[in-house]
Amino acid sequence: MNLKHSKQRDSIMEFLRERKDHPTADVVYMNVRKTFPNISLGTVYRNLTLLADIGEISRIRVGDGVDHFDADTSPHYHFICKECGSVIDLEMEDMTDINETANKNFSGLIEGHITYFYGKCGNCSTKS
Amino acid sequence: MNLKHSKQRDSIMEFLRERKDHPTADVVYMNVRKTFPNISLGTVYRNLTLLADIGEISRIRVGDGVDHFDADTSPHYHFICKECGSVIDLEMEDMTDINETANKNFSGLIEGHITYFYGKCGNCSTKS
DNA sequence: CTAATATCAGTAATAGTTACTACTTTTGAA
DNA sequence: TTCAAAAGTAGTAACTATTACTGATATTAG
Repeated sequence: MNLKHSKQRDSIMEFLRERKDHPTADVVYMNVRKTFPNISLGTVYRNLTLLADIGEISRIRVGDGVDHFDADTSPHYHFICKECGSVIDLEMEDMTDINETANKNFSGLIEGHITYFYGKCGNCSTKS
Repeated sequence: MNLKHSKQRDSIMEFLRERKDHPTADVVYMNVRKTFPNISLGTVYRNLTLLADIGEISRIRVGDGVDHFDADTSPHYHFICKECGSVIDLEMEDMTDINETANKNFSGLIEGHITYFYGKCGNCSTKS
């Protein structure tokens, strides 16, 4: 894979790094457009996919039908608010041990797991 | 919600019950068509959504972009094979305790979690 | 039996994402 | 430095999974 430099990709990367939430492709598009007014949505998608493939960012799928992206590739868990839909980082240690637990009565090979938590976020639970 | 009886819905329910894997709407459609040759894909989707809403079946989202459906609504975890994409039930106890662990450094309210494991299934790991 | 209404088949519409195409940048070597 | 190969881009078309709409049909309570 022979990467070439691109201002658009830099801008996408930069935007993702300065956000602590986990924007969707569309949100990235809306914001990078402030710097590159005629960047294409296709370019955003292609670069997000590329960056995820080479491990620069990670793609988060929380079952809301939209992919979220995160510049923080260190292993960590996510919380999804059922009320407002926001995706929030959780501070807790990695549960690698559950892979072995799952492998006990299983004929294949378990390499990892994906876990996300759901409920009401701080904002939404104080509101109601 | 005032439900009326429908042969089509029965057939969808029956098909789901006789399958141990976790078919997608399209697979349900293909198979129910053997009994109802001109059932509509829209009907399949509408009934799967309805059945999931009233808790008769459960919708499984494993991040492959397609919804899977399961007539077994008892709480259990799933495994997804990275090779062939099949979704398999795992025999392991519920990890309700991880919700409390996650709640320790979190300001909101954690109501539950979704976990699925990935790797190579029995079939695919013996093949390679 | 019949009227109210849930459900249906068929089809159009939508959302998110990927693919295609002709043009533009980047980059490494001449 | 220049210049062409390769990677990237904007714009747009296409695709996939799903939902919404519409006029006809089936179910069921009274």
